[in-house]
Amino acid sequence: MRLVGDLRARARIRDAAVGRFAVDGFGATVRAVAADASVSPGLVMHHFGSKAGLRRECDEHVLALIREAKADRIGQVASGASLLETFASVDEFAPLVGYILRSMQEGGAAGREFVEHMVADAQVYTAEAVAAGVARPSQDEAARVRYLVLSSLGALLLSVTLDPPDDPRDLAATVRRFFDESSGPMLELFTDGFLTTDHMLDEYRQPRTT
Amino acid sequence: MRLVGDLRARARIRDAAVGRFAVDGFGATVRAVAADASVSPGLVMHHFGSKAGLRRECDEHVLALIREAKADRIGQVASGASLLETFASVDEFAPLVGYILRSMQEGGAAGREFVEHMVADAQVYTAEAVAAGVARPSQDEAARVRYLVLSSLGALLLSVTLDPPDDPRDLAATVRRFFDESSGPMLELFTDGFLTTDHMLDEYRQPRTT
DNA sequence: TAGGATGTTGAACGTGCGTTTAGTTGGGGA
DNA sequence: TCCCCAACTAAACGCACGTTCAACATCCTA
Repeated sequence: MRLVGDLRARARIRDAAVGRFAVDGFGATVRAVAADASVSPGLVMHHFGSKAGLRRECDEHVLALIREAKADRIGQVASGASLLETFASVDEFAPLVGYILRSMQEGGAAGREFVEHMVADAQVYTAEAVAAGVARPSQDEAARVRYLVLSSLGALLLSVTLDPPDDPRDLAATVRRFFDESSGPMLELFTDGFLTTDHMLDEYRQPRTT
Repeated sequence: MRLVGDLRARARIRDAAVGRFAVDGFGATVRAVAADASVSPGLVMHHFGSKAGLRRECDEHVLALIREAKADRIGQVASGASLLETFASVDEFAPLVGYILRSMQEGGAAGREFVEHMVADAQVYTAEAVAAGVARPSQDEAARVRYLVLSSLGALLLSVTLDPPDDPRDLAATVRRFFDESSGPMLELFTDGFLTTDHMLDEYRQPRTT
């Protein structure tokens, strides 16, 4: 009995799960996922063995799609966070962004891997920017890149967590609002810094030994 | 039947709950809290009405303690994040920090209120720093402060979430490690910025109207 | 065209949860 | 001294969850 909109149930369940997990978090019920996919809970177990198995497959699928999409627009964006902004505005990718944010929020493997990829990418972009004379060199390039990625993604995550969209499917609007509010301060900080003197940095670099 | 270490059960349950919630998140069981307080689950309901009631009281209690502790060392720290570092190192306050981090992570009321307090405080400190000529003025002070607080706390939260301590009670070590890794890049960024030119900031401020 | 593999369901099982309830204890005021 | 009220417990209730199971439908192959 093949319905009109029928794609293989396995993939349909997986996609439904990605959306559900993105909206409700990983506490979402197997029953809810099954209902979203118009399928019985038993079938979910049949295809994925367990809820953990379903989640493992969602992780892999989301990461694969993101890797693929990143490859498409390679070099187009330098900041991990602004990549997310671009993604979140595209309806097709919005669930992926939601899923990744959830995974960061709850400490999942997908979130960890995503952050590590971001750090690795940013490392490359930053090195290029420094070589081109656009970015200042750092005393510790690795630590700087890591901090920049962590603070960008962390600020976004915290903002979305503390002030979630009314309709969880409209994540894009919330992400966009965050960037509207943050781009100005971020560019200011990146261009001019925050402090007027080197005192604090000097003090940190050579703590007095009196 | 009053035991040696007996303080009134109500307070003991509340303190146990703060610790449990900090370590396990708000999914922690009423039964677990009751066990930690050496008390029956029924008594928890007797005193707090429901799990939600218990959590509400924990929120209030934690926020009250933090307000009190902040008042003690007023003006001593300028950054919200470094306040957390100081707190996390003091054994007495470690559970509070864990609780607040959990509340930020899961989007609770306590986390939201804590962040708002931090923003309000930072607003004052930043204004003072600008007046003293230590910090640069900003085109939008409110947005800048908000971004700085959000990124500091967000980076810490993300770091702790993705790489949690083996023993969840040793949160202090994880927080300290984060600051060890981040202080350098942060001071660099705050002192010199990241970019070498004003181009991007100018472009942002007056988008081309061709 | 027979028959087994595969996709799918509805009902049930067991577990752990928040909560309720009935009952016990013990101390302080009348 | 009596009694009442607050503190407290053990047991159970009801529910939602992940998971299992027996049965049925559908397709592919021999």
